[in-house]
Amino acid sequence: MSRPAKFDRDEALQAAMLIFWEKGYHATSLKDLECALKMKPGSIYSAFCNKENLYLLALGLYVQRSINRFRAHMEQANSPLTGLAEYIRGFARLAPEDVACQVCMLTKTLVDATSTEPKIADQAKIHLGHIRQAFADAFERAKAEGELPDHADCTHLARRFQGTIAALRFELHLGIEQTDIAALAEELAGDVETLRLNAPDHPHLITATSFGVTPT
Amino acid sequence: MSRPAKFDRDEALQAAMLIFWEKGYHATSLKDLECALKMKPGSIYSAFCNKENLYLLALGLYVQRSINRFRAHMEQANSPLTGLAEYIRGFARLAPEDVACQVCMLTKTLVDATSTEPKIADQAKIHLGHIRQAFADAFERAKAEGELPDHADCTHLARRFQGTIAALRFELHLGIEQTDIAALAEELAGDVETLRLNAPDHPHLITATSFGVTPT
DNA sequence: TGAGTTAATGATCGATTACTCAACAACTTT
DNA sequence: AAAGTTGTTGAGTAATCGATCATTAACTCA
Repeated sequence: MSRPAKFDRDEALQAAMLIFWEKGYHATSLKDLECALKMKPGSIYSAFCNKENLYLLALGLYVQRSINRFRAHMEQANSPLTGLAEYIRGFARLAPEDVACQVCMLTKTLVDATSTEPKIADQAKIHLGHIRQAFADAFERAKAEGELPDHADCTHLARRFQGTIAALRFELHLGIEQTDIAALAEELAGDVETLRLNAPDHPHLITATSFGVTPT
Repeated sequence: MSRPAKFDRDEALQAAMLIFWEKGYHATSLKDLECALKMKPGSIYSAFCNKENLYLLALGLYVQRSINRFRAHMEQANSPLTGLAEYIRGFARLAPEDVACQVCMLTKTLVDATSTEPKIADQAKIHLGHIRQAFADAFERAKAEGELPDHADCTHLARRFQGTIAALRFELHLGIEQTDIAALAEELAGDVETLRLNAPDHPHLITATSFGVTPT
């Protein structure tokens, strides 16, 4: 029975995600979406209800992919703490592809939508909490493997980790030199690895020469 | 000769700054501006040319005030490094007034305007550079007063300082608990003070228990 | 093949957008 | 008080906004 849909829903959602990510909610018009999704207005509305709902779906896709990518990255890491540090370094490598996709879409959403689209902002906050939880889980695994002291506050570490990444991505967005970005990422990643207990080459004796800590 | 203007230009610019800061460039309509400035469209256009120009002027006012406030704060500080640390703590205190004004307007501008309003984005980048320079100057003073080692990279420290503040303000924006914000701000401020050389109660021997460094 | 079902279309909707301008008002100067 | 100059006004511009829907096209099943 009936006629099957011609368009690929996942493909369309991905296209929506990319254009929303690039331009933001308010600056993305239906015309933009028509071009990006290669669908006429009627089809968009029958498939996704309205612009707000489409944005929420696109944001969900973004979060799902982000968490999947993080988990996949952590699985192939030598240790949880190494994986977390390496995750930071990764941002310096993906640098110059799309100017607008360097800022986290959730950050952008919150900044863009808080005062005008509370529904979207609330959802973004929930998503950010989930990502933070994925980070916290990784720190918990680090603790379980003896990389962190028992009294370490993993939720707090996750918050700091998330803030660190946001700051790094914002520098990316600002467009500073590739070498500076790499150095900054290296420094931030080093801060994470400095948390490690009993590291043979990273004793607890450290001196602060920059913002974070640099082992001597 | 001629009729004098009825409206107060500074007052109008301040009102524009506040509403732009709250809603962002795209989500602020001329209707919003008419209400906020208490001016009719014709008057707005005769006084400020167009929406983009009004935004640029409002952003300029924001930056001027930000830098003035920072300089004033630093002048009444016991030392440059203490002033910088205290500046961070200050963000935790101003917490819950306006939900939308917790994020730096320049950050918001860059996120909001990069892909659609290059002129505004470029100006925001320039402004951010000026603020960073004000931070760097403060670090230089700290170095001159012997609070930092001679080899300290003040530009780099300023960048980290700016990123730290952005991350803290983003947490404010997320609406975490007042006590958590205070603790986070205290920790971040502590990281700054840990840079101090020859502090009698902060020897160089420190252990990393959180992200930054905590003196033992 | 024809009946039934649903996807796709795009002209069109009213509302809103940034913006303009001719008419008017208010002030200064002569 | 008259002339001259400039600020203020708000109805109105064309364009675009998000969203709709009658119509048509494309498929499945009997």
